[in-house]
Amino acid sequence: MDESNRASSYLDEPPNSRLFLVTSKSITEEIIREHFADFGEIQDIWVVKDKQTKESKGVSFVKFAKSSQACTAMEEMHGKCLAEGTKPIKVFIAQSRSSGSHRDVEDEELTRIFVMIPKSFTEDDLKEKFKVYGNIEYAIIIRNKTTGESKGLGYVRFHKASQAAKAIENCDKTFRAILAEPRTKNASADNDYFTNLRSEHSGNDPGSNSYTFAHESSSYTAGETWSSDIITRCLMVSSRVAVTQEQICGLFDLIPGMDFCEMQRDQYGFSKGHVVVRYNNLGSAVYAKEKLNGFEYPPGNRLSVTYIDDGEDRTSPVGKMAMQLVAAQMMSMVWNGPTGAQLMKTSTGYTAPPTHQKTRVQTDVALPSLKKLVSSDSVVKERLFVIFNPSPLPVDVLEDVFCRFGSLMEVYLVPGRNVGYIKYADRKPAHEAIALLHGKVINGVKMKVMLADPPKEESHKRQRTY
DNA sequence: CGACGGGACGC
DNA sequence: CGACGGGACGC
Repeated sequence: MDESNRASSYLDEPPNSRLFLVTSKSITEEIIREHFADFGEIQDIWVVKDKQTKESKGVSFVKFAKSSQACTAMEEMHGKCLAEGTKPIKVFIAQSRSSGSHRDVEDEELTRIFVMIPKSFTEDDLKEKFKVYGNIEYAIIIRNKTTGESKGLGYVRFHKASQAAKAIENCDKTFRAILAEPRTKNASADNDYFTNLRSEHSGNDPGSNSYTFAHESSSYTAGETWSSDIITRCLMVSSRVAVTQEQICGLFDLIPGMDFCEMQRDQYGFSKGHVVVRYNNLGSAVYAKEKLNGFEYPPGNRLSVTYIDDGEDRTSPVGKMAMQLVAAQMMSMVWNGPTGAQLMKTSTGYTAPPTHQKTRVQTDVALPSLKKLVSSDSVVKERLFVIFNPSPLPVDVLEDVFCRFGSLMEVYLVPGRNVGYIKYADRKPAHEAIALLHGKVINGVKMKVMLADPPKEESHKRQRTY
């Protein structure tokens, strides 16, 4: 035995790599080794014996090199007989020696992992990443309840402890996968969109980008409101996952005055839904944009809503503020009136007048076609530093723009500043993005695009995506 | 001018 | 019911 083996057999390292066995007193270390050797590297077997009589107390510990080995052995060997005429054994993950507890470790504590993920991840993205380790019972993303924005954290529940252990051991380090602490109590998920919608529309949420439709003038001073060049009655709704026309129309028809709602076929062959919605008045469109841009529908899927230049209803920059204030006050009255039942009216069967294809990105730059984002477990090969003037573009718009050179990994905006970072898994797309986008204007926001300096060194932080 | 995030689940 | 030993790195 070399030094590392000896050292690790003294500690409960890695966590959950040691088994606690309850056996007949006749079961010896040799018998245990025979039956458990195939599950992995056994670092130690200890049969607990009476100090005086040297007789086994029917309790043993088996230390494996890895938690996944211990978990697999537990799953396979629990209830088996190791010798003729002996009782079936019980196998548990041993409590760590420092814990002092002798309570059985439940599967509940071993099958759910906690991960850090890109904010753009949906539940399906999460499942895709982790399904290679085993059957996933569910995957959920932690989101801001009001804005629907992902917090970049998620849970994945597997069916078996060995699957969770393998995921933790083998998944990309950037996920920072660890076992999740058990929930304090039983939680029941609330996936009522309308509940969320109502809270979205009534709450004052200082932490979100939602527009506060209050009476005071401070509500329209945020810069982001003005990042778009134009305000029109016509909106482009973009969804990262497939949605039906009926879903989007039902949602946007909650706001009065809808002219029509038409699903656009994505010209790039992606299944990102693009839906054009037009209202018969600017106020409704302003309200819909402010309230539904970033709204999570279905849960995990943030909708993007931008104005489309339909050739009419252009307003001067000077007029925007007044327009939005008027719209805000008008819509505030509308929304303070109806009851929940009235809000829940559904709409179907929209006739769709011909509308020319538009995108949510307004720019004179000739952008390449949309490309897929690469998975977060890729290695960052190049990173861009982007400065926005006067205010940052939304992350979804930035993804739309910066993905078009290929191998985009993540967009990160520095909170409270007009700068952000764009991570690519290849150098070439990053350099092409600089060449095409530096100094250009997107949705009225001028960007400086350059290579980022290397991040600050933090010796204790390792294996970040950057 | 303009620089580096982030770990917990509606009872 | 069924929970914690033995032995000792190497500047």
